Amino acid sequence: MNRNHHFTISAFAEASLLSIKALRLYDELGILPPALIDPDSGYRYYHPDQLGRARLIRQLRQLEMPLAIIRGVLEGSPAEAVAQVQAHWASLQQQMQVARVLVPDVIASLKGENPMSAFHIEIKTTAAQPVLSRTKHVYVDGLDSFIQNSVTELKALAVQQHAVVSGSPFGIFHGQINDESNGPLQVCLPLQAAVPGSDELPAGKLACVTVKGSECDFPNILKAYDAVADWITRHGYQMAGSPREVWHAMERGSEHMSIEWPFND
Amino acid sequence: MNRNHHFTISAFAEASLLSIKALRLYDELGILPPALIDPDSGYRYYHPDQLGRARLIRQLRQLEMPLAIIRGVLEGSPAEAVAQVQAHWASLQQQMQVARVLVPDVIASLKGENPMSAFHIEIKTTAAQPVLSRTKHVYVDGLDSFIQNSVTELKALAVQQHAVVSGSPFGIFHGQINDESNGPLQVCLPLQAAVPGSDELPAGKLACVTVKGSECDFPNILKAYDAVADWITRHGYQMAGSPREVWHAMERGSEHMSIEWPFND
DNA sequence: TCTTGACTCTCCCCTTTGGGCAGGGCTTAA
DNA sequence: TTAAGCCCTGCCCAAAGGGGAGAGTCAAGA
Repeated sequence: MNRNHHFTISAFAEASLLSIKALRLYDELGILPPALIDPDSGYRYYHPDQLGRARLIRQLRQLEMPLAIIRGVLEGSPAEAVAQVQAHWASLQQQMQVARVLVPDVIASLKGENPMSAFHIEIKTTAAQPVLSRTKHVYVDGLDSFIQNSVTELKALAVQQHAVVSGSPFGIFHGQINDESNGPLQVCLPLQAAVPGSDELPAGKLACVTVKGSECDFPNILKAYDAVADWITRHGYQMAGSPREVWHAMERGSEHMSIEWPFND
Repeated sequence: MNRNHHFTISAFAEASLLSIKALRLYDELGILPPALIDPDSGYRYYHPDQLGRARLIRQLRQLEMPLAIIRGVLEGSPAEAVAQVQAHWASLQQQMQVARVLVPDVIASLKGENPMSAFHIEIKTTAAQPVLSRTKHVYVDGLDSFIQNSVTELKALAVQQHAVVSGSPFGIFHGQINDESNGPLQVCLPLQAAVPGSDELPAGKLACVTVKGSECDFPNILKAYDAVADWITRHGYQMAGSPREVWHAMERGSEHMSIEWPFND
């Protein structure tokens, strides 16, 4: 068991409450290399001082922190490490918040209740709409800043082109945007008349729902999308394009948006 | 876009907020097969009525429910489905409870504080100990019942063999026990003298810590293991075998156990 | 009717965190 | 010396898709 007071891999596994497989992996990834490797046999020998690091890794894994981030925690200063753990903890809590909202909905819909009916759907028939727009692939983390920047930029462009803005800015979600999927998102500013460089959205019908306050936050907002999609299909129509999110007001505490989805008969 | 009012895969992806890749996977797994597959081209066409199921799958995936369990939710009765969602929600909450306990510890130890010192370590020197025992590979879910049954069985065996029980029952964790790892666990009943069928644990020194109440619950109990392992190595000793958990009292509200770890110089 | 561009298909490889096993070497105690 | 127990590397596997190649399909404009 002892080779100059070193642990064999199985003894170290037992002491650290990690598995042998995990230890070999952490060696390979360089986040917990053994203190000593016999060059002849390739046997791994661990020093008792490595138990603290092993224990930390075990605890972070128990928090489902990815090894890539654990590496950062181990390499950074204590202050950075604490910050990363806290950031991870915050994301766990946020995921939990999502679940807290979602679970009652799922259970209600499994029971046959219909939470969609809580939303009031309106129909709008629109003429062709000239818009200035910016389109980009973006993940959730870059979403807010892309929207802010684009709206600011488009408003400036409208002024420069002497174009008259005819409504609230909105975004067309051509693909989902989340941690893994990145749109694209087309941020639009509606105009009274076309100008050079403007696009034109086709005329058509929109199914709309308006939400305010906390209903605008993720993941609650998905309920509004579902309600609109549900309404369209339940009335025998078909979706005809990507859904839009109209930003009437986005100040903290008084958010006000609409979800609008094109459809046809 | 419409082939007898069916969605193409990309239209359905957009309406359901799922990705095309996911839809193809759900088809392959049989949990969301398209309403129609063109036998010539292999193209998938979805019916609007399938949106509800798609939405449900999306929501359950957002709760990180595995597809295998989602299949069960979809196939079972509404009551069963609700029960499975609630069970999943309970496990999410439990995982969160683990994190709530672990995070402050991790942060404290990153800051260089030492929560181990909160435990009082005692040293015991034991003679060879005859025991009746039962050893088994078992996962967490079977843990409690295996312990209960084994202790009951061993006590009956002791009576039958006219052996005198000399202490509280305990378990030797030869390997970790959790969702993926299954021990083995050796449940032991200490005897005053050997009888036929009894084993003998070797004499030696034990580092011990006693915990009560909520400190006995997972994951808090891991802190006690860490504290003992830490004490042993910090004092220049080595662990000599697997840790033991002595069950002095296990009634709800008045749990009382010791963690004992053999070591040598 | 043909072409072109967008859409879709299948097939294969990649990710992450290990678990499980095979074949072979190492160590140690009897 | 031999057998048992450890340990090594290397390979395949899981879940839930993402990414891309190469080939076939669809629909709209010329």
